[in-house]
Amino acid sequence: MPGSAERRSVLRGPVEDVAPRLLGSLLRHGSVVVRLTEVEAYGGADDPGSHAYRGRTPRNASMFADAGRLYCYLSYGVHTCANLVVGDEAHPGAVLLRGGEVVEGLDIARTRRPGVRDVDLARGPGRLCRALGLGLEHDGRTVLGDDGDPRWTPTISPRSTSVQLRGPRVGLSKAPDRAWRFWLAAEPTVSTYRRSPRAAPPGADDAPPPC
DNA sequence: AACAGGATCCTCT
DNA sequence: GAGGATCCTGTTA
Repeated sequence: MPGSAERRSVLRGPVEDVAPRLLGSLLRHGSVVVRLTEVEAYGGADDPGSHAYRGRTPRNASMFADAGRLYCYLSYGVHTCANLVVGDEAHPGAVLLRGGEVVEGLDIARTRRPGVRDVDLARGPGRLCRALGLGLEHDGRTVLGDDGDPRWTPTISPRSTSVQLRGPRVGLSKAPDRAWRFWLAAEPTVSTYRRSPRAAPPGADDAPPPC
């Protein structure tokens, strides 16, 4: 059973290196446990797609906290999305939890999302929070407590079947081509890719304008 | 005080 | 695959 210091050390380093390490790891809240199958990396001043790009604000303050805390925010005024804060004080960064498989507490997760197929319970960042029962009240909370809740457990031993893939992040108009989304191949709990309607189409820079 | 822009989700075709 | 709901947030005036 790894202690909090060992688990924190897994979260140290460049966010794009840490993010794929989270694939297959477990996040528990109460009696519901999700195995992460899809994540996205978000950096600091060097990442135009990140909430931390323009520095600290009341909303994103948790992104500048120690590794091992949650950054929860409200998306479209409605949906809570959760990140695991990584890196260190000098290098803000966070990993958005985009999708996962409910491996414990299925009965409770189904209650929270009635009429939904099991594979869809935590497929998508807002849905994942809903299934786990995470809200804004969890913003800034640590997941490293030995008996804490919520609690994150790193991947113990990667399986050969867990092939990792990467590609552009979902729904961003800024930095739409940075391949900082990571997911496990052949997992039905990975959400579908959607490019932002506002993002410039690929190759727009060197293509002539349409008539 | 007003505005533009969402790290989404759901419901249709 | 397309479009609308919905309301918070940061920025600008």
